[in-house]
Amino acid sequence: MAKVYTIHDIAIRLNISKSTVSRALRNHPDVSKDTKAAVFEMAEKLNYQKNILASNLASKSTNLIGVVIPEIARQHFFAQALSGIQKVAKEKGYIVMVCQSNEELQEEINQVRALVNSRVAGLLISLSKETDTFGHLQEALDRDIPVVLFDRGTDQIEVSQVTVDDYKGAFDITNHLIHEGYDNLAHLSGPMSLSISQKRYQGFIDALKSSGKNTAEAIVYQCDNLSLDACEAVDRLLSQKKKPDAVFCMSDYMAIQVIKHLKDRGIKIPEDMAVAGFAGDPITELMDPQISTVEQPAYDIGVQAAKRLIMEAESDDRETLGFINRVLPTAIIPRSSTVKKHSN
Amino acid sequence: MAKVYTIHDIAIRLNISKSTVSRALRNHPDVSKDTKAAVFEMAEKLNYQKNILASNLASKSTNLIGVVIPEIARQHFFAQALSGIQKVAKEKGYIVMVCQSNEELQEEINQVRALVNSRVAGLLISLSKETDTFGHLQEALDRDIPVVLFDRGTDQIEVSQVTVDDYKGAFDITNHLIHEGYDNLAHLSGPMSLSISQKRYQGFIDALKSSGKNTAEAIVYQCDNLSLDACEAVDRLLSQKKKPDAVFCMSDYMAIQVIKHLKDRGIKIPEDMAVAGFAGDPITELMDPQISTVEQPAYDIGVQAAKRLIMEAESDDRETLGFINRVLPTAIIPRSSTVKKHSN
DNA sequence: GTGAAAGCGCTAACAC
DNA sequence: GTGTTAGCGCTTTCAC
Repeated sequence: MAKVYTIHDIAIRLNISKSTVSRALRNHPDVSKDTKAAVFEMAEKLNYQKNILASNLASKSTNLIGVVIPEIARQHFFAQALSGIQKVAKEKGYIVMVCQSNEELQEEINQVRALVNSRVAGLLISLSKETDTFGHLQEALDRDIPVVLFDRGTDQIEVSQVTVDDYKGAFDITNHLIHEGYDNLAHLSGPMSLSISQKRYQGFIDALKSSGKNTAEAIVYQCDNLSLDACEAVDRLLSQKKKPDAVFCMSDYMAIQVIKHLKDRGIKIPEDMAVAGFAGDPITELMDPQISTVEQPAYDIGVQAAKRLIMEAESDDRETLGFINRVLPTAIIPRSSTVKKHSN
Repeated sequence: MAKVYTIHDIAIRLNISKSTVSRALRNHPDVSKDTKAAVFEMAEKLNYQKNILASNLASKSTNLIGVVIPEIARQHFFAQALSGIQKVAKEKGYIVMVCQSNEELQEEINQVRALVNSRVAGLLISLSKETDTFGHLQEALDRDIPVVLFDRGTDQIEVSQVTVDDYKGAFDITNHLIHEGYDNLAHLSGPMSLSISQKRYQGFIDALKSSGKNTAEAIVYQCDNLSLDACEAVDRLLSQKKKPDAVFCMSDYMAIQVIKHLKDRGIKIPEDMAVAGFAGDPITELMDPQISTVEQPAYDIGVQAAKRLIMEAESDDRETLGFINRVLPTAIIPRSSTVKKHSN
């Protein structure tokens, strides 16, 4: 096994003290140029690698960022956001630890605790659909570990948040459906525990209202399981006395499944029923028909959340730094799942 | 900020020594029942959380597992494998750090170095498509950090590997195409730097041979960029003098794109051209037509790789433990993208 | 600019 | 069983 060198080894060889080596390595201003040069050279020569554990223990701070997301699979959004987070983290010298809550509160709590225990410098979290209590986040905050929520936030706890304009996205896509001439709209919502479900629902409702539609008649079916209730939902839509002619799904994945089940039943899209999703997953463009969706700046959410987190983590006066609540814009992408041929 | 208690605090309050507290907390056999009980109670009361940094530094070992994968997004396979890894890690008390190489060797090297520097207990790696040098893995091994390769392996370096039977999967799906009556088969391969590309290619070729086909005529087009060359590939397939009637794509994502482009050109699937993928991504079942694919035990790969890694990490005689080369089975899933209606 | 010394919070001999 | 003593490899006062 290869010998692992320490600052001590460098110090001995250079006949200087450990502290000077330590300072030189960190580019501390009051180490002479020559000393630094010598230290770096020797470090290179020995292939010295700083022991981050020791460094962190001594400095009582780490270069770790903990990320907790509901799930990596199935949701391109999180993968994208993660890329943004990792880009920023890398730039600023942080390492990212990613955990999945699997949409379970208990898992989220466990992961946050484990991360806090690993003395992460900060926490980036997208809440699970079960999360309705925030003690675990408070624990982190009490330990002086900043928390930034991204995409799925809450107003139940005061932390910085970076989300997208779910409300406007839903409002706009619903409006798009109305303007395309669809008359009897349905919405497949997500669990109402999620802020994003609420906002998308509200956007849908308000768009109906603003067009003078009777919202009482609007068909809304709540899919608590974000990926598995589509079949049942389709059955319900089709069994309505006044069948909807368009359905806005709260996620792309839901839309994909809905389309499959509709097609299986011989229903033409968008002629018999239009279907729209939400998220801007690239797969929507590859489907047949291509699916109208609401694009989110996923990568950018990650970037901004990470930047903010690191700012808070490195600030020595978090009090006056305060919290931010950044809401990034969404944009609708109308495609053939909602736009009838020859209709334009 | 909430006070963070240490074993020292517990020791003082209980009037015993730090070491006893440390031992009790780790459930060391030779601490009396009563002492343990008292320690646990006090730990609970103070909401004591072990400082993992200090623990790891002192014990010269960590509870961290580093994972490096090409990309999380776009490939359900990795997300699934990751879940398997995380399940095992959790059971055994490890924390998982996930990094993406973005299919770039340099990034892979950087991530491995960073992970080694964080003193991970072991490394789980799925090689990037650029990886043709293995010094970074050797560095880890030299530091006594075990490495287990999963899915994308190599025979260039001696480490344990958990892969799937890519060869047989490709062989079987090609055979399936032949038995369905397709006569002129094409293969869209991945970059030949990847072991999986090679094996899938070889399986394809050998299946042709075993059916007495002329492999010299077989159309093989190599897509180095795993997700972007599909359009070009389709053009090339269609411009062949003897147009292929079936194409086996080395990945599901490739198949999805190929299907889209074929449809855009008015080609019927599978009547005019059959298309098969590889990976068993759940999305293949939701597409229209449903895509024939080769299922991989993604979750299980993660589980087995993680189990083996932890075994190696915890072994005190790695020499005699040796290496394993586990190859998990694949299974073809014939669907309508290759099975003509009324043909059965 | 550099060094000495103390200590981060824990583990691990070794003694009793 | 339990305590004592040394560290793990680094950072950080505080002198000089």
